[in-house]
Amino acid sequence: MATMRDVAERAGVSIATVSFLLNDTKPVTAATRARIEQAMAELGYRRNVVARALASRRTHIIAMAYPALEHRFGMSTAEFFTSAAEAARKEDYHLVLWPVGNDGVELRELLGQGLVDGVVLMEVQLDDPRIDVLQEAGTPFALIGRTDELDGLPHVDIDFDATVEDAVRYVYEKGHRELALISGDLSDPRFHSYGPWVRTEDAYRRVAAAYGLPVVVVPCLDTTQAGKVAAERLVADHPETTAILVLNEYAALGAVAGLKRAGHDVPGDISVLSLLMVPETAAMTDPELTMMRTPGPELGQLGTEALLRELEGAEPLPPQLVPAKLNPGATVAAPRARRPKAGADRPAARKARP
Amino acid sequence: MATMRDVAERAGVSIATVSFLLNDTKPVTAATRARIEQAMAELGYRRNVVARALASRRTHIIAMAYPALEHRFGMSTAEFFTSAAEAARKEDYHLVLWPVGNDGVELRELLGQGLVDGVVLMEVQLDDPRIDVLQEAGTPFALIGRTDELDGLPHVDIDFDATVEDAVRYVYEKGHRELALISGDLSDPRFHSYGPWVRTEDAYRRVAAAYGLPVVVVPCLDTTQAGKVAAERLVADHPETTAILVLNEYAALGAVAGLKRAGHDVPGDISVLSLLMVPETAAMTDPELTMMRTPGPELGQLGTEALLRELEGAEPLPPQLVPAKLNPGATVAAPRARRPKAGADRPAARKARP
DNA sequence: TTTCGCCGGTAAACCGCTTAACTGAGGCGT
DNA sequence: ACGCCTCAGTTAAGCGGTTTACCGGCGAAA
Repeated sequence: MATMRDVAERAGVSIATVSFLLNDTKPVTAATRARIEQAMAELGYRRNVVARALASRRTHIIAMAYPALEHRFGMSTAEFFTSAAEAARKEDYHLVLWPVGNDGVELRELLGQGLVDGVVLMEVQLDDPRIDVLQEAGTPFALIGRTDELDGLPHVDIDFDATVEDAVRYVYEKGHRELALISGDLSDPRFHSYGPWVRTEDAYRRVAAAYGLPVVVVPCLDTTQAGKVAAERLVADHPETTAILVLNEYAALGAVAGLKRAGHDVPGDISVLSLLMVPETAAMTDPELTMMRTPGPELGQLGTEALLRELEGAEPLPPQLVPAKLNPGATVAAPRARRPKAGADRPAARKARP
Repeated sequence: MATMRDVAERAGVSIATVSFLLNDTKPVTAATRARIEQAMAELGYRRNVVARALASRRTHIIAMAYPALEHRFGMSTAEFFTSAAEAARKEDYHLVLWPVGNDGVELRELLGQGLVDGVVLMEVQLDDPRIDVLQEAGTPFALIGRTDELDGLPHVDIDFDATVEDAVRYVYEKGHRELALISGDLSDPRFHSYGPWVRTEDAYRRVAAAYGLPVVVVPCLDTTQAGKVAAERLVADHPETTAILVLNEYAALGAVAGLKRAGHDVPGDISVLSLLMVPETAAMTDPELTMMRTPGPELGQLGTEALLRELEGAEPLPPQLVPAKLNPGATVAAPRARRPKAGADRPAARKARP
């Protein structure tokens, strides 16, 4: 492979000049520029990114830290990752995936190697130890997600409030008054501080209260199996329910299956709306799931952009909250007209978090 | 961050000695080793991978080239990628994802940068231009997939013959005699040379012939929608069919949905078996799909291993073909006893590729 | 005792590029 | 005509390691 020295010799200039031209860091006359460019073309020169990285202390590589042990790498994650990779490449950066634990120890190890200029943090917890690690190491980073304190950390995230509000309004306007949420399982120690679950549940409680709706929340992990069980339990415990919102992607699929298995027609008997999902997954059920589409492509891109801005010393990207948008399918319909139960305009069933 | 020079000074040795110890490339007495190791511990030293890369001409980074435009990055791909990333990290390598076109031009560009030591190629075509690019660049690589000619290229792949044979035997032994395959759509120019589809279809034709079965093959892209349509068409054209094998993951989901929509009970009227799938996806249908599980984790790991062997100059890993293993679900049952049609012990319907 | 080879260790030349400091040739005001 | 500034280029010192050539000392062989 041709080196910069070769190019410089061939063009009859010093290698510094070549470097200046390549990086556009110092003016070069049209004549020399032409000579250098020709030399590069003739030699098929391509600058060595490793040498560049060493000399400039910028590798132009960023990492996405993904806690693969704690969180499944599913379709949504794939969207985040690929869109981030593309955004990075557009700015002449490489993206590597770091499947590291969310306690930060592996992350610290990797940061020490000096391979990356910055890190995009996925699956952020409300109090995330990885952030301390990054700050200690002095490595720039951006969050896809948010911590507890809305300190000035650069981040982008789903707008859970808007998403939940839109979702509730949608089913409300269809006529539903007996809703329930199949949420994340915050009692699982791995997730008790997992932002999306906490925020969605909080938002739901708020919105439900605002709409004067009962608050029925069933915890559930993000697996099809868990979704089935949760749905079956839900309709058993709260037979008055006419519409279910499901937070998790795979749980939503399971919920539909579970309802059908239990003999309920969807959406005839019960409507289902999935809160965070990608279209490919939604298309998997029959009928196709009505869902709020996870803004994975946007967030992957915005998160990367936020990080790159930092790295380039540009105007920082203000934190952005992107709502999941409604993607109508066929699992939400008007509730079947029911005879109101005598003596109770609102069912007794009502759960509240302690 | 502490550098090697710092460590050497503190330990009272030359930096070369530190390097030798670190790389285990020259013997070091126990005493000096101890001193150096203590110095490293005290300083929290971590060797800079970029400097190392430049000096040693080995970056310890490998890329997975994935034609993201042509192929969707789905659950199976995610499995390949994450298992490859883990295998790489185990050997102290980093894995980057390169979503490049499958024509090789972007790949050439990236290779020129000298960022990676080697490449794992995904979604290999029977005649894949990227291979020429890699060979020209002199970059070591391994294939997950195979080209047409079984030249000595290091590769791992799905054992389509065994997979199809196992699948057919399974439904055959359940009593089915009227099978059909919902295959890939080889008429689509993007896929006419796509290994898995070509090989599966070939294998199916062979196996079906060996079992004396009619050969019914319906082309279909890998989307839920296409799967629905294909299944509906299939049962319309070939009502005698009692069992369907579906090559593609999402198409399989669609097929089940399509059959149900058309009023067929699965598996009561028709059995469905998916040929390449991950369990998460299979759990999404109701009843749960019977499927052959894509050996994604194994292949991702083996492919990476094959590449790393090359890079380390170790005994090359012999090409491996891994079959997808049967993962029983609930969509394959014995065929319902039917009155044989008068005057035809075998239906006329039979398609063959030109 | 001399010599040879081995062994732990050192010095220094890179690896290919970036960048701060410097040079030298105009152009310009006075 | 002189000094001064500007501007395109050059020189050379790193960046933090790897690796080759070399060196002194010591034990074993002669």
